[in-house]
Amino acid sequence: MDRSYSLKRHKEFRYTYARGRSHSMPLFTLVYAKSRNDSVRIGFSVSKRIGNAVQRNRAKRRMRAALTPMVPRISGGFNVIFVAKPDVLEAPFEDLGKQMETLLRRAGLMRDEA
RNA sequence: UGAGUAAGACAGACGAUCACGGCUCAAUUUGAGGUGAGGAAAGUCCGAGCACCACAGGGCAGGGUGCCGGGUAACACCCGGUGAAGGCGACUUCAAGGAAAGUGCAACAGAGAGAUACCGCCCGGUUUCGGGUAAGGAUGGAAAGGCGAGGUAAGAGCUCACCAACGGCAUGGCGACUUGUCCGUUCUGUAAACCCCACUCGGUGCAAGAUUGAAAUGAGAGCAUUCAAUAGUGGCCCGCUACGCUCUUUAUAAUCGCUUGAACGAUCCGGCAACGGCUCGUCUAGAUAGAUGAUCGUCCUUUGACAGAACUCGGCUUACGGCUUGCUCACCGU
RNA sequence: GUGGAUAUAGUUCAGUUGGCUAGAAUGCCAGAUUGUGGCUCUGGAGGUCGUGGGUUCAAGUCCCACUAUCCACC
Repeated sequence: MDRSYSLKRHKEFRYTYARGRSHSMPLFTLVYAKSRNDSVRIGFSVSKRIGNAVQRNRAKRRMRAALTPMVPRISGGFNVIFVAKPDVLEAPFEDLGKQMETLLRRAGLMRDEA
């Protein structure tokens, strides 16, 4: 996943949470808001409730790996945050990808191929 | 065989495909090569390096350490001893200086908590009392060193034997201390109560700090052209330094610092050991929302414990998986 | 990264310089009052003083280590 897509600054996270809308599934909550750029910018939020540093890092890695194949199909002009819930560590890897896709479709951020 | 005790090393291994952070080379957005977490990276409890502020200065206040000798850059750490405590033992643990420098405290109980006489005992007197005494009783965590004999009106280290503690002297040891002498003395506990003594500690932390930029030549406030005020500067005072400076608010990017180091490995030498020395060899993460995942195959013993570097080292503490070896005790067999 | 605070009854808090049986309010339970409920009155129960060690005759209090929660600064 290219680094330029990632959402970094604390200000950007704050803006997205304040102005954005959200959808949720058992593994994640999706928060998204319109941005000034044309490209899509994605952040991952893993709170201390998930576990210690090892488990938080692992959660971020799994989420990043699951999302990478579908990045080109996400429509631009949005900031997107995935908030992890505790089950992310135990769930099978395919479920992560499936739930991400349904969340993005529900938010209307997926471009149809064809 | 079981229980215990001390020490040590390890932290799943190998391979395939697609991904991730540095680095090198090609090349110009891709490819190739090689590399990439720990014994605790953790807690942040100590000690240092490094950077800035005086070259880190003086005094008061405050903190830390506290048997002895050694190791170390330094330490509250480590090693070897001494003493005390625990354990049948191997062995382990100890904030282990000073209570005859001073002050405070010792609830309740008890007559009395470094000061006494309630019940007693003895002598005189004979309702009441005066004097002597501390053996016995009772209280308490602790009651004028313990126990026996002599002694006495009754008693008492008043005297003596044995023991204990403290001081002196001698002996061995660098020293803590040990052993002896019987010369002198009989002084409660508490210093993780204040305190005294010895040694020691300046402050802030890599968001330190340095360099190059950008942006308003922004806004508000303070002091003032000199003794000063303000800032560096931290709990206070002194001293030193700077001078159109300081504070608040708004806005704020990149590079360096950033990994070769009190480093690691091996032979030999010195030392009981911690550790030190000579020579040779090795290069071993450096990110900046922050790098190890997914899908399999084979093997051991299952889904493989605890857990992820953020300037760097030395310790301590806490979390945790199985394994090996020495030693001790108990039981059984020969 | 650095510094600080708190933990006591179900809940919110006291507990002074170590000392007698750890208190208060509220909530809970029982009884009285009422035709019934509330209010009110009376009585009662309820505590591993965050955890583990140590000092002391004696620890909620003093010391050390750990755990959890919260706050501040850059």
